[in-house]
Amino acid sequence: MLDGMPGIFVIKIGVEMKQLILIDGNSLLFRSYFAMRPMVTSSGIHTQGIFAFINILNKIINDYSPDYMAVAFDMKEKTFRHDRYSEYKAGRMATPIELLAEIPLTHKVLEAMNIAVLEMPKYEADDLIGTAARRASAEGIRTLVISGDKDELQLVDENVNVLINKKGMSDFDLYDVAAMKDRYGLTPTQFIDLKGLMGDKSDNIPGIPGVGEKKGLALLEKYGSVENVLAHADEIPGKLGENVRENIEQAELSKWLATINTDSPIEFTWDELKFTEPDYKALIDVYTELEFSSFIKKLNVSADDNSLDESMANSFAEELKEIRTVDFSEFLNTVGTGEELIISIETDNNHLDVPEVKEICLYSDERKLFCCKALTALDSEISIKQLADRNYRLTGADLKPVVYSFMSILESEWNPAFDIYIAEYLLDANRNKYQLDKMLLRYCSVSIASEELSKEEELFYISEIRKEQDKALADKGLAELFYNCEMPLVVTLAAMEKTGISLDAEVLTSIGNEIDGRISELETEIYEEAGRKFNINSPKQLGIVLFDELGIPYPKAKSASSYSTAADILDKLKADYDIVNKVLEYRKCSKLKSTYIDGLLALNGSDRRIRPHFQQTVAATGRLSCTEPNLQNIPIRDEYGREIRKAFVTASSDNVFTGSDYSQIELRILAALSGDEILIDAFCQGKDIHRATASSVFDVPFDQVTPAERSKAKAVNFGVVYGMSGFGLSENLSISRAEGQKYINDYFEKHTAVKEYLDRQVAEGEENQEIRTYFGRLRKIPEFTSRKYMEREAAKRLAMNTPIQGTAADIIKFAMNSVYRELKDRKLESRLILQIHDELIVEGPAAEGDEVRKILDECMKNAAQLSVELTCDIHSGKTLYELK
DNA sequence: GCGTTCACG
DNA sequence: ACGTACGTGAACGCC
Repeated sequence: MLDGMPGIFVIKIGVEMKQLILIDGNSLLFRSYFAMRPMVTSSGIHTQGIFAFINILNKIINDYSPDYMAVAFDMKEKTFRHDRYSEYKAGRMATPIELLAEIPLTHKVLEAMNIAVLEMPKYEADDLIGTAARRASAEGIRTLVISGDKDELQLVDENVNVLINKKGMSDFDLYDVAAMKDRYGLTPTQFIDLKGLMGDKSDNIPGIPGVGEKKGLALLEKYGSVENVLAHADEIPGKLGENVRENIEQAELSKWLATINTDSPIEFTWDELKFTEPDYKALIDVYTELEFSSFIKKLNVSADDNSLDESMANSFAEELKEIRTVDFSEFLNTVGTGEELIISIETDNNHLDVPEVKEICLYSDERKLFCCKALTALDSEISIKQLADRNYRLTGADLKPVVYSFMSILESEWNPAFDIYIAEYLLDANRNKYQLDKMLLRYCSVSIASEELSKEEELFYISEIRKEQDKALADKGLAELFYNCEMPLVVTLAAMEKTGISLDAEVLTSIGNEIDGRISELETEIYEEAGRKFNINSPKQLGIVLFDELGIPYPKAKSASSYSTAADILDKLKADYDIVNKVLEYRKCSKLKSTYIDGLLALNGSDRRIRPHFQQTVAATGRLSCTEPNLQNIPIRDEYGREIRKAFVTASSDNVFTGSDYSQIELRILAALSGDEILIDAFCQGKDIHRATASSVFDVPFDQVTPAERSKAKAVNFGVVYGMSGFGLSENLSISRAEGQKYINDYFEKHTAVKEYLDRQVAEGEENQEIRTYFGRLRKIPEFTSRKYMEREAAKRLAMNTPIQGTAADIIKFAMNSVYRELKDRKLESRLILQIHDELIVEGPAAEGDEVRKILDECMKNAAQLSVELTCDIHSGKTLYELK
């Protein structure tokens, strides 16, 4: 490397002194922290201290370009000062947990910056700085000490200056010998004497009672040092003299405590302290973790003047140069059947009609080949057929639309091998938006906006990201779930979306008209009772009308300034106030009209079918979600709303829907994972689980459980799965808090295995800040380290709920894949169309009905082998309404 | 763009 | 002393 470099001659003029910068890490970080507004990353890490700290560090480096640099930290242990005076620094306010958590992160940043850290048990940062400064001074190195408080001023000499940071911002006061004389009239060492006399509240150094800054300075002006003050104690008149004479030892101790040890046994070499280039890759990693994109950008600005990790950038540049761009047919001729390739397409994937694929870009990493082909309506099918014939293994960023488009144009096997967004979702399910540029940073240390990438670069980087994720998935034990569940599911979901479901617009319209009529009736009546017109849909206006104008007593303690008009509040009032009842009905009606009638009609396709989008990377527990429209929340609980389901019809009169839902899957999972004998027994005997719970919790014989007891037990069962509190249960059941708590206590007394299981989940969550489902799906729970009680409690509930909800999600995903395969292998016309968390719906010819029922039942039951059997309830019908 | 409300599991 | 049950998406009002 050196050999090839052009000769650079540095001409030194005169005697150039090297410069060392020593930073008091604790003091600067603390200042930074309290100077900033709170900053939290999306994963819950508090970063305001470290953010300001880095800002200051960058400014210092810019301003001084030091030759050597080190940051000193205090350690947690007691110091040698405590050995002599145990009260040292006693009574200090506890450091916020968020700030403490920033210290290791600061170390991480410093390590990435290649800046030395000085730390030593029993010694404070001050001592290490003092020692290093003296050593530097002796060897002719100039030192600049940077701190947030003035204790270090005593170190100032002709070779040592001190910068005192003001308020955590990039604003400093520089102290040299002259400046000290100017401002305080003291020599640096006299600063120690001053502290010896007046003490220091924040360090709990006693000093001499009655001596503050004023009297201390006066004494020093006259006598020069603590020792001399004490020697002349007899001369000092009045109360002051008395205090001095009575506190001689304390004054000596105070001075000793205030004296920075400049001879601590810390070991370092100047070589170790040499200020060099950062480790850019590591630094970008930490910055990415901390979501400091502005700092990453700044690193890139300096890339122009040659300081970015060149080897990284160069190796990508080299690889990119190797790639040959060829035309589509040459690509297909060169890349053989079944090979891996990266794919990206451009399409109008709106699900309303057959999508149009406008462009296909392909990249083979193995062969370093790239091609991009614009498609016309005429040749798209031919091109897609050519692709299908070669059965390539596809990698991409969001492959479902690719599979969807290709399937819609050409029925064929498609083979999505690796979707980098889904991989990222498994690695961290908490983000619900995955962006290429973020991942580029994380995995490749490349900071480019994705719009600025050429297609060729985009596909190349997808390939690079994939390689890294592949390792990460294996590392975290997520590979199995990824390759055997999530990737096959891409095809299953694409096929479901492609099939869609028929909507009878006439049925919807006529229900809509009926609702409209009811809405205007209610409107008139509500305005009449209110005495005026207002917007019933505005919670704010409604609150004023009900609770201010009509004077209805607000049934809840007023916490915020505005009233809540949520259904659970209004429910308590509906018996006494007719208008409240009408408002509730109005709400129901307008919800149905706007969301389900108008909303669904707007999305009806040209073939009268609706095609939802199943989202595979959104729900943190591993569930799917469904959008445009959300077909997972079509009304069913209310008889009135349920009518909407009559509009979801089979495509022809020959077809039927077959729906199969898991019976109590979450409670079965709880039983299996906890090993609770009572629960397991109940399920083995096919008992009604809520009745069984009522029987054990309320201690009544199984067949004497009243409906009221059963419904309470049902709420308790839900509560257990959610990680309930006494309060939550009592709210839900409208009972007293004590009673709610009693139910919980009784439940756990009878179901100790459940209690122990839930405790284990919480303990595991607390230990790792993450939790897994039975099949290994991971959910990070950073809230465990929050300083807020409420957030830590919420974290516990996630640790209890996620393994249950998530395991159920895993299981039904397995089931979906096998249902899909089974229908396909048996060459049936029936198609999976919907998943509603614990339920699968298939549509197909009535003649296939029996076989489909069997397939659903088998695939769902056998999706997982737990110690508790899984069972399903199956229904058929011509509309979703009949599926009950 | 955010909070509220309500539809589902 | 505090605030409290898990996971979603859509529509609406309000700023």
